[in-house]
Amino acid sequence: MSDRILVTSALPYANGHIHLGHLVEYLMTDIWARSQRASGRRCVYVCADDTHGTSIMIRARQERRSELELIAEMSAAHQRDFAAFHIRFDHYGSTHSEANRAACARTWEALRAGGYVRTQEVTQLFDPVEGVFLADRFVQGTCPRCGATQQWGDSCEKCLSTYTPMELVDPVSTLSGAQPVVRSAHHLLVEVERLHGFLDTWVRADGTLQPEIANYLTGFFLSGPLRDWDVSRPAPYFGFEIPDSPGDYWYVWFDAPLGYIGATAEWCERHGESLEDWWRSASTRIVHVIGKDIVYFHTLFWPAMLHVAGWSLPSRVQVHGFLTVNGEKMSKSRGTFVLARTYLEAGLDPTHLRYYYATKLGPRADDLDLDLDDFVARVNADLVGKLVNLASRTARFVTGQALPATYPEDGGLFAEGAAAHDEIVAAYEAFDFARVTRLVMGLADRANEWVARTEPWALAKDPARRDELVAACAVALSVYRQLVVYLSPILPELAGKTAALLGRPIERLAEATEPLVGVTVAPFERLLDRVDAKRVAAMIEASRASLPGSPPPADPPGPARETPAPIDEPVAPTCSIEDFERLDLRVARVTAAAAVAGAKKLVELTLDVGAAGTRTVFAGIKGSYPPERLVGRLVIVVANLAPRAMRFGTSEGMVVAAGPPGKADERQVFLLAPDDGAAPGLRVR
RNA sequence: GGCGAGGUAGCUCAGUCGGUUAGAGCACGCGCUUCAUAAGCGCGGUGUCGCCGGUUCAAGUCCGGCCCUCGCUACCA
Repeated sequence: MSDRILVTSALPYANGHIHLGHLVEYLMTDIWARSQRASGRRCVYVCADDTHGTSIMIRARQERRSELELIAEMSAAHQRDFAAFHIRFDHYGSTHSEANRAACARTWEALRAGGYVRTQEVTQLFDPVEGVFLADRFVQGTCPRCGATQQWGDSCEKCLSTYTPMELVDPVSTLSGAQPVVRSAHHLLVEVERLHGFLDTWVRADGTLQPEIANYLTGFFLSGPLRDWDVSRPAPYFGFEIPDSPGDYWYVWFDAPLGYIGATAEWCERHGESLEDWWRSASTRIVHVIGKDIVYFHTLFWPAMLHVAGWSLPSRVQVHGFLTVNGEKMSKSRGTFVLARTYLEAGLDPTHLRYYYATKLGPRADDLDLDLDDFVARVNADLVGKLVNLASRTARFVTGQALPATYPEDGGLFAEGAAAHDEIVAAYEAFDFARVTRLVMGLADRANEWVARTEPWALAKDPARRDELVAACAVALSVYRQLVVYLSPILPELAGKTAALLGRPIERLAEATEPLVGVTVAPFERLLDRVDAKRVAAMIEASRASLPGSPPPADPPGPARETPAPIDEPVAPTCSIEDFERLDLRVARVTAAAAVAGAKKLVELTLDVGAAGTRTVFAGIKGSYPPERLVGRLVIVVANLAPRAMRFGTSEGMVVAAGPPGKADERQVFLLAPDDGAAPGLRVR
């Protein structure tokens, strides 16, 4: 076993506030770190704000203040939210720190020295108004393949084709609305492929990655050559200038993971430790906790960089899934996109969320569902009905009393709990917190049964049986404390209150094997409140209310569909009437419609376009419009769209529909139709 | 299409190395209790363990095939 453990969570981006989805990761890491410490290991938990990149720069400009002011404010907000959920970092830094700059420089020198860096001219779109190069996600335009408008710079959400932003028709900068120009600049790239062999081995190392993650990497990225990684961005860019390449800045994903090292360096500085011991020593285990969205940054580029620069490699990268709420992706329109602060402001207890997440967190990267009804029922039943109840139903009988100096006979109850110690420690180590809570609640059930059989309240009525009463309470309170000790990494606040009630601190999981003797019981105070379902409802309402308002449209007829979230979609740049007339839109009648076998969303339509003949058109609308409902209705079709060969056949046009931009939920598509009286073949003008 | 994960009671899930009659919690019903935050205890019912086949003395568990759900990824207007 290593002398030291360093554990990290991914660095939250300084462009947004912490929400319940973020908290999965930080709570998971905090619980693990606390459990390691409670097992007697030295474990340091560091994190930091991720502060660089174009988004921060642009946002600061829009808010007419400096980036430094913006990131300072966000860092304070993040740390306040984390602290409120009892997430305790040993150090919380920032990627915009001198320590991180030094870590970047040191790593960069090693990459240079190893000959891994090459220069290449990269042609990109450039926003002449803002004066910045535009990443794919800052450009919108018309898809060069299918003509869909307002598509992002890298791929079309409609036809799912991929391309470069330069290929977009009528591109627009989403930053300024200006038309971008093509401009080239030199970039610095890291030749990751040269480390392919190393990565193959590292990814497969036992215990480093969850098997399904290793398998995914091996089969997906490592099955072919790795592309060179572009790690520089030309000025202006909010970040660190590359020392040996003036005017170039490290890409945010280069310096962000190095923030782990930078933050550790700051912690070392403050505590008289040596960074070499923590990041260049085999006696430190490094554990990263991340979400499944950033797996490849942490399992390909990151180990490659560390390897070249002689830093320690993570001994474990623990990947978790995403949070869903009531079984669905978090949604602003449903009010399930809940900020950490909103949860707190609704008067809900962070302890409850910590417990609920723990009951759902296992060692695998599965998504975790916050079912709000289940949340209320589970927390109230487990924490209040079972656990805290053990104390509240007995402590009052012995207020101010000293418990016996020797532990009374309990029929093996305490010993049974003590026997679970090793299993519980192992479950914590494996990030299997669901197992921890299951085991502990099983023990709590048995303890409540014991109390019911022993009937301390009956003993209390007979002064002659005073000793028996005290003994019974000593058992119940010992077992109560035992279970709280086991849960203390998950429920630190309850552990603290329990320590005060029973006059003994809770620090180690091993204390669960020692019964409570000789202590004086303090006056009972409420240890935990129940979850109030009304507050949960208020939280959802508040989350919904914080949206830019817009009354939801009435549900159109048809299958169950979703009211689209109000989307702030910018209006496309001005076009002339001539531009418009290039599009030949015609009324058409659907004469046949069939779902396309093998496609998720496609419906194959046969259209009568009057004099323009009959067309076969594929439309991705199955989620909103089952084929049988389409036959006979009128639609609008782009009649002069270039035919498009698809796997399922050739599409001779496109049916026009309204819908949100981006990754459209297929239930959010609305076909356009002419009023009654229009005939197939009529042109729209 | 590829990869991954799943399908066990109304709901959420556990189920070790194949081994007795398949379990827990929630919910529900009845009874008890009234110490406790409308808490607790006892009793009770439902299961084609997704489907089909195979291995075996024995399959929820192992093997093969299939169906369905979810996630990631690709193709596709």
